[in-house]
Amino acid sequence: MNAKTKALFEARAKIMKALAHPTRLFIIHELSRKQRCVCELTEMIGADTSTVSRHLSVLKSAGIIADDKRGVQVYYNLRMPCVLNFFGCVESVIKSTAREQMELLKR
Amino acid sequence: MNAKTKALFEARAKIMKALAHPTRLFIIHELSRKQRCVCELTEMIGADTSTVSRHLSVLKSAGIIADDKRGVQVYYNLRMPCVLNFFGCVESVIKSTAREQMELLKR
DNA sequence: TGTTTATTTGGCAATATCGACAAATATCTT
DNA sequence: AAGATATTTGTCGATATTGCCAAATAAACA
Repeated sequence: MNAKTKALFEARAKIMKALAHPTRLFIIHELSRKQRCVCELTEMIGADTSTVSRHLSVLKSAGIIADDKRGVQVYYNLRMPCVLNFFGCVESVIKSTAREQMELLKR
Repeated sequence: MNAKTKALFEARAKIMKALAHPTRLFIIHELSRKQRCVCELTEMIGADTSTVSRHLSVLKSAGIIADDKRGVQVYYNLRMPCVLNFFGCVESVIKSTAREQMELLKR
């Protein structure tokens, strides 16, 4: 595997890593409905504000969301709605795995 | 956020985590072309066999790939080709971020 | 049966991620 | 300027991930 190929997959992995956390997936889901400020998301998630802010910064630096400062508040919005298309596939993986587990139990 | 919602996003995150590593993304890419045995993938990746085997086991337990034992060798194949559809979106995130960086440099 | 080859698994050190607290920063208000 | 509110950042302990080596397992074959 040459350096260029390696760089490509590393760049992709960086985005995937940003998506690989339940809280961040929730944030994406919520931002797909409407933009939200940190305090609103913190309220919904029920973690420390600093924790939520860190998750937002991970998503932002991956280029998935963008921020919009309004006075004291910072509103975040989904910059790459195409990520949502993926969840159908993820869901099918989950379902298929679950179905398989069931089959194994039947015996 | 209730327990059910939380479980949904945790299940999704588990799949995303499996996809969040450059070597595993390479494996998926390679398996999308044709099925491969561990030794072939090891050769291409240039890591220890045990390392490659571990990556394969992560992908398998997430339900993304499946194995097919043939004598001493184990061939792996892509069970969820829909994951490939996502990379177009990932690519657009990468490009868009890169473009933005360029704009910043122009000033 | 003993040997060879392919793969998996146990264990360990290095590194990365996570979540919370405290402190810093920024904006608005008085 | 001082206070209040929203957010970010520094730090740290806990936990998870990664990659390699060595050892275990499994199948094919002499």
